[in-house]
Amino acid sequence: MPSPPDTPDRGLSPRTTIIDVARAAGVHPSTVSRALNPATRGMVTDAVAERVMAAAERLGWRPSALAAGLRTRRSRTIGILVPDLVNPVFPPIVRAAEARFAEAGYVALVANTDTDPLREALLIERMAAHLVDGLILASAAQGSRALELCARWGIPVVLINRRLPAAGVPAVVNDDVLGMMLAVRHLVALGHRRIAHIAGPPGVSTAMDRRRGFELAAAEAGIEAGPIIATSAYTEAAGRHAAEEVLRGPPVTAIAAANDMLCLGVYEALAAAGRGIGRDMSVTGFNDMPFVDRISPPLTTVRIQHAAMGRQAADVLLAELGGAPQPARDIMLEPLLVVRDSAGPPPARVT
Amino acid sequence: MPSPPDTPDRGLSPRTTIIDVARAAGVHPSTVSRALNPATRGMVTDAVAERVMAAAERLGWRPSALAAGLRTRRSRTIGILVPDLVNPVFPPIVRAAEARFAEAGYVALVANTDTDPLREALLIERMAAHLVDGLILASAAQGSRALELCARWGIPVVLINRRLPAAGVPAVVNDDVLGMMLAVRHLVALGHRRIAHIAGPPGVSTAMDRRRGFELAAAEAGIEAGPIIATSAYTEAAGRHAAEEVLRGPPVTAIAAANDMLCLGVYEALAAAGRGIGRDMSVTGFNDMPFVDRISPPLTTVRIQHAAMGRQAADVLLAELGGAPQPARDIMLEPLLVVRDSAGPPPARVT
DNA sequence: TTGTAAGCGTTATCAT
DNA sequence: ATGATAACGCTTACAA
Repeated sequence: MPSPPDTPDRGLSPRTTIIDVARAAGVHPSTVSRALNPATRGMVTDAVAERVMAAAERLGWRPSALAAGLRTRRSRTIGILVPDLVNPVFPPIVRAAEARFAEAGYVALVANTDTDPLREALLIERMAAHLVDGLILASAAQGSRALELCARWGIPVVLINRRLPAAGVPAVVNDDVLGMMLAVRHLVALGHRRIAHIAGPPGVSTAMDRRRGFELAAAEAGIEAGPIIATSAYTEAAGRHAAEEVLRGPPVTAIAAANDMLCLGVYEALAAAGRGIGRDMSVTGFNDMPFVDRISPPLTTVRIQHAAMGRQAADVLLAELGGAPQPARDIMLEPLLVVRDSAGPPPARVT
Repeated sequence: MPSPPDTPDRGLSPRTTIIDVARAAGVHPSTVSRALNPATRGMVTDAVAERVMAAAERLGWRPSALAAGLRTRRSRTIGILVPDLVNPVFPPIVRAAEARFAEAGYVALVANTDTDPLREALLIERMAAHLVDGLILASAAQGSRALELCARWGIPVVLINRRLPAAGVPAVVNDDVLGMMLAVRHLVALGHRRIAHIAGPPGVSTAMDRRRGFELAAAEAGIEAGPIIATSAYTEAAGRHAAEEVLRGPPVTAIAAANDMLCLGVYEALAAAGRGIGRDMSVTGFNDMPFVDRISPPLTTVRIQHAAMGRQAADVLLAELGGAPQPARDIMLEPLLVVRDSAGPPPARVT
């Protein structure tokens, strides 16, 4: 027939396929497939492999991940879901994970959930449609249907940063309990006996664990676990309000906040109240997010191994994809106290 | 036959396909395809559509983007390449672009090039294998083979943040010339007559354009375009070295830096030299990156519309994918001077 | 409006 | 070690 039956032509010359390469190399397409795929190259003679690869190169052949994925049911694609890439906690994690996946030949689909369960579900659905081989979830919050969806579609998941106790999936997180204990121990060592805690939002493991660390450290030091103010979100405004509440309450000499962002608000409230930070009132944060070493005074805080977190999560997922079913346990990363100037000895007792 | 011919079974029940749905709904698979695809739903009776969708829902059918993509040669996937997601400039851009693409039904493959041309080429190749419908490049630097590769494979590209003059592809960038002029005009209005410029690395459009803005503004004000110190990278260390060089040179009362990161180094150098920032020496930055409002003194800088950049780049690419070939022109976004405390009037002349 | 059939590019399972 | 063949799941001219 003179006219082609199907013409989705976009002006592109028709793609070079392994069939073209086969013709050029004088072998069967299956042989080309074997020669071109590093994993099966061993099945063909070196001479043939050479010839095929030369032909492929000459014809400008490129693999079609789509066609291969359709056949193998694996896309060599990983989904990474974060609440908000603009939150400075996530870029280092995502970057490290992406790098690790790239090494292993995977590409990463990244999306922001905006902490919106509907959006999250939609994105997971879409990623499932793209046949992601696995999913990294940094947005885990209690009550999310995410894990349920993944389970339904058989998508392996690794949680990151936040864990979901008893969720049945592996998680790579910071040891938040220990981290907060480090901060409080530091304050205690400086001489503080009355310390307030500004806690994170409910239902989030980082908030719960850090709060527990606060209580444990207080018990350990034999001091009362001072006022604990819960916030509704890890935001500057929430931190400011909480600090104002602390100032209105029973006197304390230090505030251990669950998060650096909260500290920015704490700084504002203290400045407004005329309290010298690190002198009249000590403050510690959590995360060691970028630039908290440049604010005034530089923030004493707990550093999290963000990059290691992303890398390890990727490793766990890759291991699972490699056929080794992963135990649903939490991998804890060691936090590190970073001492700067926002926490000092308590002011001399006026009495 | 008792034994299935092909068993790539991973423990998953065999996927529900439109064929299963067709059987359940009592129609032909092609009808199912039409009913399930929003774009072609109009071709079938409402009643049939209802029936098909109900059956699909009941059977737990999910679309296979791979199969569809293989057929249509479009993956509904966009690649986004950034040098380094940890650089605070990029998250807002990527986030906004991703959001826009998501709205349009696309998913985003995000990767970090690390400013490594080889890595960049590898990633583009891999994205091509995944049949990305388009590419957003934030890593454009002179001498990169990226555009060449994309052109070879017919992948539409939009540059972002940095432009490549005469590259033949659309770019969405900040108006860097104007931005630097705003900064210098501000300094001039404050009374400065001898201003130094710390410029960005060579071959990068932001550096070249901001430098030109500096020169134009100086000419406009009838003052000499003071010492211009070129740096090798937008880093804190480079900024420190450059500032030290400025201090060693002919006296100036202000420094207009090409980038906020450089300013952090400038602050250090000035502090080390005992110069009061904003009093003995004024400083302006560029980008208004996160937290420069929290350093001491808060930085006067030029704000870039990062989010708008990402959104517009996405829009341009989507328009192109929609069939409207885009002109290869630069879309300039309006910068905004943000006045804080790092720039004040020059010190009274001692003479 | 719906059915028919061909094909997207690759890989897995045979058989040789 | 290589060849033949049949899928993978979906879309789309074309026919009815």
